[in-house]
Amino acid sequence: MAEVGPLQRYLSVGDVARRCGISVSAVHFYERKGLISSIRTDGNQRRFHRGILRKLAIIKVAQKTGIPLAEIGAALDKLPRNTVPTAEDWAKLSSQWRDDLNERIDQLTRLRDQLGQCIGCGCLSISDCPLRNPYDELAQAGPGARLLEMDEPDTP
Amino acid sequence: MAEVGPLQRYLSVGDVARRCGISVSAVHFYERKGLISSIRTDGNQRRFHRGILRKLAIIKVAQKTGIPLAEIGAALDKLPRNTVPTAEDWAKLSSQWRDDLNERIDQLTRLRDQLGQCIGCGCLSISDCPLRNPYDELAQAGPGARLLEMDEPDTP
DNA sequence: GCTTGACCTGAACTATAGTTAAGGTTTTAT
DNA sequence: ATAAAACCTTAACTATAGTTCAGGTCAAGC
Repeated sequence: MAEVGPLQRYLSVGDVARRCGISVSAVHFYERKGLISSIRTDGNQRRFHRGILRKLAIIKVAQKTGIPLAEIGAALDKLPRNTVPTAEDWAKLSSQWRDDLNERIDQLTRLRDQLGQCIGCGCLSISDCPLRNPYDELAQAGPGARLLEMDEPDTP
Repeated sequence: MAEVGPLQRYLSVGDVARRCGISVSAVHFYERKGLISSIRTDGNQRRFHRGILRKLAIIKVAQKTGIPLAEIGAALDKLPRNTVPTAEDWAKLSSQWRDDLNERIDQLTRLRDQLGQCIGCGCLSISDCPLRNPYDELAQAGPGARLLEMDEPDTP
């Protein structure tokens, strides 16, 4: 434990790790990537402001939704003050991430529905099967009709 | 193009790549990982049976659903015959994968709902917040009640 | 005052899914 | 017959998210 002041005002890297349920090496890693920051003691050991716990909580939730660390870092950097995220900050970030999640859920749902329809079909034609010509690349239909060779089809 | 027989019976790695919409290096990679296989010409060049196209189609669809290559390979290995997957094989695999997808969609949906509820809250307490005590680890509630220190909460 | 646990740095390593480069061989087309 | 395009292998490199190790320092308890 790091007892720098009369109260435990600062946390050592081990404290942070323990209380966030992550490893010390992960805390180091996040700092190296610029997502969090610390001050140092005279002996060069990291000390974290207690606000770090909230910040790490937010980082972990964002990771659960599938957002890469770089993006999480960018979002945190865009916060007005660069101190502890406030409730407002959290509201902003989390509603953004909820929207992202919704989009990914929709995408997966479309994929699932498509898959459901294709289970009985099995054509998997690169030009005809919606599973292979995905929605997001649906724009250009590709040139020319294709023969359907039943024995050795042009596309599997 | 590889014209080994009177008809184009075998495909070169370039043919395969072009017709599947993947890169040559990816085809090599899949072969190295044991997901696909080829025979060789006298000059040591790969030749693929046309069935490879169907197999690769299946691999690509599986990847879209988020299944790692190793698992895809294992699923393909478990197919009764180890030749070209039949329509039946496809039906089996794809309905398995659809179920997997459904599960992941459900998970993400629960997460999204939780996130929606936590947007206005912002407690993010490691012991109290459902976002941090996730469903899949919900079993052990953890010991002890916690003080609510509003200024510097025990957990952010 | 000394031992033990916690901490420091930097480098290397893990896994996943490939890509890129280098140097050499084979096929294909003219 | 020759030049270009395609192919071969091995090794190293990319990105993401960390973990592990080695060698050394710091801090806390007894």
